[in-house]
Amino acid sequence: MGIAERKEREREMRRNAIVDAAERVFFANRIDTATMDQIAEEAELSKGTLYLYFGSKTDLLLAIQDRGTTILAGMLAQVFAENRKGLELIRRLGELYFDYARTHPNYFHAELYCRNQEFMEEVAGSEQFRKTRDRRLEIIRYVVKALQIGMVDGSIRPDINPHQVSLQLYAGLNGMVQMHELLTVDRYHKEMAEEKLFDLDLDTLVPNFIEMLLCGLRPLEPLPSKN
Amino acid sequence: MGIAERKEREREMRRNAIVDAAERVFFANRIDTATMDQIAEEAELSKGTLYLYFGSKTDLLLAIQDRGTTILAGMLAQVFAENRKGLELIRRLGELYFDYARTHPNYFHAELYCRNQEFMEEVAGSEQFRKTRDRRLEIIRYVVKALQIGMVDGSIRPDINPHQVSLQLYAGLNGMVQMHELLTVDRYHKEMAEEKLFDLDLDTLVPNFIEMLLCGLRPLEPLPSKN
DNA sequence: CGTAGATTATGACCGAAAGTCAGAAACCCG
DNA sequence: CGGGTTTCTGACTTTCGGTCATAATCTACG
Repeated sequence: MGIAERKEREREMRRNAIVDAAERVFFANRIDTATMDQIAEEAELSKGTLYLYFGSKTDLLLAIQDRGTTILAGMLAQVFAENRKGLELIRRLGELYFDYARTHPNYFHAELYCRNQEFMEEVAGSEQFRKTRDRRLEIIRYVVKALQIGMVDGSIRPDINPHQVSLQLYAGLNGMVQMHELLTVDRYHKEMAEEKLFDLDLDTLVPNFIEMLLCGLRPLEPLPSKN
Repeated sequence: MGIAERKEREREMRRNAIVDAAERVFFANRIDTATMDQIAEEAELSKGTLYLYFGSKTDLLLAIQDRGTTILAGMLAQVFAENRKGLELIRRLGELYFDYARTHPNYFHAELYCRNQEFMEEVAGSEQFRKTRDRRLEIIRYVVKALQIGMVDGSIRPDINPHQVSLQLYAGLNGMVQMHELLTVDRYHKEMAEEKLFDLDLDTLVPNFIEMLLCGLRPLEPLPSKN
């Protein structure tokens, strides 16, 4: 009875092809100006068919976001293979997040686009939402894990609450990378840079920020290894 | 020739009344589901008239955001009246931002809603955009000023670049407060809290984050005043 | 094979909402 | 008062997300 399996496979492929087409359309111009008709044409399907595979335009965007988050989660997972101290792990996680934002700007941008309350409210019920949220949690879980490692090996002060600090690191870095995108991509930047408010170097902005965050994690007494 | 003045005044008042009505509508439900027809009815004007005063729905939202940013800027300005060390000023600025988010959740929410690239791109040309952006810059300018004060009075390490660090603090805190909103307001929170990922106390999340950021600003040697 | 029944695809259609504009109303001034 | 200017109106246009009756395609079974 291989027919059911083949059909299932075909359905999955079509679904993927639709997401591919959607990516092309969403990423070609501004996300918010893309239309379902464009995506249908790009996918060489009728609009109605799109709705057989995805409940709404937002669902489709969520599927794209999910691809991105999966990539990121994969990148972060590798860090733990290396044998490092906890604080070092945290630094690497931060750097990788930044790397991800730079090497997959489209996915990253899609994530930022989805990250607002109105949007979440809209999709809150859907299956896609659940999937994507779980993957997001997975990322925070990596941070918790790295913190706990550091608290044991002494590279991170033991009096922190990793379940709180993980969120703080995640949120703080998010804000920074989001700002980085804003400064990098659009005309907002140019106008701000004209003023002398900041003569900043975009390449050091995020790395330096990570170092700043790490300061708060170091044990109060200097480590035996250092100094 | 007081007629021109009176007309000007009347125009300004009508403009304000429209923003008032828009606030009521935008804040009553989700921002993105509000319609211009609703706002017109709330303002007791025809839709066409709205467009005599504001170029688009987004322009209207920008005007609301501007009110919020003005309030925030006012709050921050007061801090400098108090006579404090630079590091202390920075802490106060951070706390006030958080206070603002809590005491004016609607304005704050509107700001978050606008803070994405697509949105900015859409309104980039308008007069409102320029106004709002300038007020936003004003806020960063306060942070720069506080940092410079601290670098002089010795409460902040002298080897930082205030034009970079100001942006980092602003961006980082932004991310944190944004996350705070997400966790506070909607169902996203409940589901995340069910998992044991974080047993966090929302009231300490942001304050503790501020302390964490401050760690990176302190001079490496302990201050004479402390210790 | 052939055909009934299920599955999948289509695109004309619908409703909602942003934005427009020709004409009406209100107002100003000589 | 009457002509001109400013302000306002709401019906209309357009665009787009989403629907659904119908068509095309495929599967299973006699």
